[in-house]
Amino acid sequence: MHHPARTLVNVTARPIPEASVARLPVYLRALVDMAERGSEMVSSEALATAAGVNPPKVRKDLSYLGSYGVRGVGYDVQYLIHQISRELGLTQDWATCIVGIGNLGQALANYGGFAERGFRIAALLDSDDAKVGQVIAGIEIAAFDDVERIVKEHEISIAVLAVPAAVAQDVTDRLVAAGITSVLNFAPAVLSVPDGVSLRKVDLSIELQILSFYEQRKVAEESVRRGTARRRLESVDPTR
Amino acid sequence: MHHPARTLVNVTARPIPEASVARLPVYLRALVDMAERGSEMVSSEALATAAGVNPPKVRKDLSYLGSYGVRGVGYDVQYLIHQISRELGLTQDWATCIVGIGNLGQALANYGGFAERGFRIAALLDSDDAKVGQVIAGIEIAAFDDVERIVKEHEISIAVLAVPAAVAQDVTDRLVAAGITSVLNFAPAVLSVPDGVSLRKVDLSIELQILSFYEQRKVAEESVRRGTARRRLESVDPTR
DNA sequence: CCCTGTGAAGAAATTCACAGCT
DNA sequence: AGCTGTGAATTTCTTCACAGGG
Repeated sequence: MHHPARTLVNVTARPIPEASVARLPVYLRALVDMAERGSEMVSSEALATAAGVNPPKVRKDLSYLGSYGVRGVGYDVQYLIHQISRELGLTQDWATCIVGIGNLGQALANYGGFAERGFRIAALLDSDDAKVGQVIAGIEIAAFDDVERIVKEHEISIAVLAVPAAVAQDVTDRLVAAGITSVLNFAPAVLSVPDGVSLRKVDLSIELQILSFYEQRKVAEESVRRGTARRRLESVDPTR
Repeated sequence: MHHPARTLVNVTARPIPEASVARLPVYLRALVDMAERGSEMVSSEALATAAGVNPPKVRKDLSYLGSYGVRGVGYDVQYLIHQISRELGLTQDWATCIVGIGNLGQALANYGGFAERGFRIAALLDSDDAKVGQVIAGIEIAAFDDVERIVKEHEISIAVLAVPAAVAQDVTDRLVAAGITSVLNFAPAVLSVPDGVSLRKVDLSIELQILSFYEQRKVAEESVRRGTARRRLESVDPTR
């Protein structure tokens, strides 16, 4: 197995499609599980099953990273873990801060998911004086007013936003001004950030509403099936 | 303004693309904000700005629901709110349960986002006897073992999963067996559900890893710009 | 013979550009 | 004149199918 020498990060190469990037963490988690269970090699089929996708998609996605598999054999689990981690930038650790230490902010601070892969919570920020000084998950809450100093001091690049929707944009503007370049937004608000700043959102109520849409369809289809409309010939799926 | 009479839900009509469905809640939130501020009409451009997308996308998405706008004028805010709500199934209320009342489960229970649009928390479930009986957000935690009875009694169709990854699949299987038809998964695990059951996931650590990917690209591009890049040919070590 | 890697085909989503109605 | 609604063009994503190397 010999692989071409590659630079640290292939910035110049053909970019990895966004949809593929979003699946890499899923593969990574599956691979880590497999490694823990002692697997040394894995096929695209096995990885696909573990990741909830289909084999061609796994192969295509992995092919964007390079030719890391062995034809006729599969992928080396450890080696793939290493390559995906590197591509995702997980070989370094990232300093993050959580902004807004209410219910959700506290739950996030206590959540183990951060440390899991090199995301260090360097600061908790809140603008409520009553909260400043309290210690959550071993970290003292700092005043949001000190954001510029704190971001610089800890070289924080990623902020997790758990503030009320009404102030989310203002807080974001201030974070960006302080040097934050990635924002993960939990507030139910549409944010705008300048070019060069990454933004992703997690929105409980949107997810519920999407589920509601399909839930309603099921109910409607059910009543159709029960008589209002013509019969629908359902082909039997032998795999179920 | 007259609109064609339509059936309750257009199950038979051309289906709305998934990507469009996922944006409807965003439009809805923006429209509700506008209504609160007293707007009566809105153009696709204004709605696009508020929703963080572009005008043609708004028009295309809304066109799947019907011809609810007025050429040369725009869309009636209240009327659009009504139509989108109906299409999303938000005119009825949905009974939900939260499963796993740890840090995150508690935060979700206390979060206002549920009631916001007709998602009633009908039950909190946990398998830890020490938690059963405790009251969170005015709701008594019930034993997960009673899930079948509780789901039936409250006609719960949507479950929010906040259990440890290790048990997520087993818990899901049991929920589905109890009659749950939609699952919103917060556990960092790939779940599989039978056809006819909807599944969406919210995964903090995946989102952070995606941000990390783009963050790393920025750093790399920065160093390319400064001329420091293209060094370090990594000798590849399969065993790390 | 097995499983990866990948061009090519196909499907889905987005954007364009303009006809059509008010 | 202004803004929607939508076919057509374009881009992005997925799947296919098979060549290619172990």
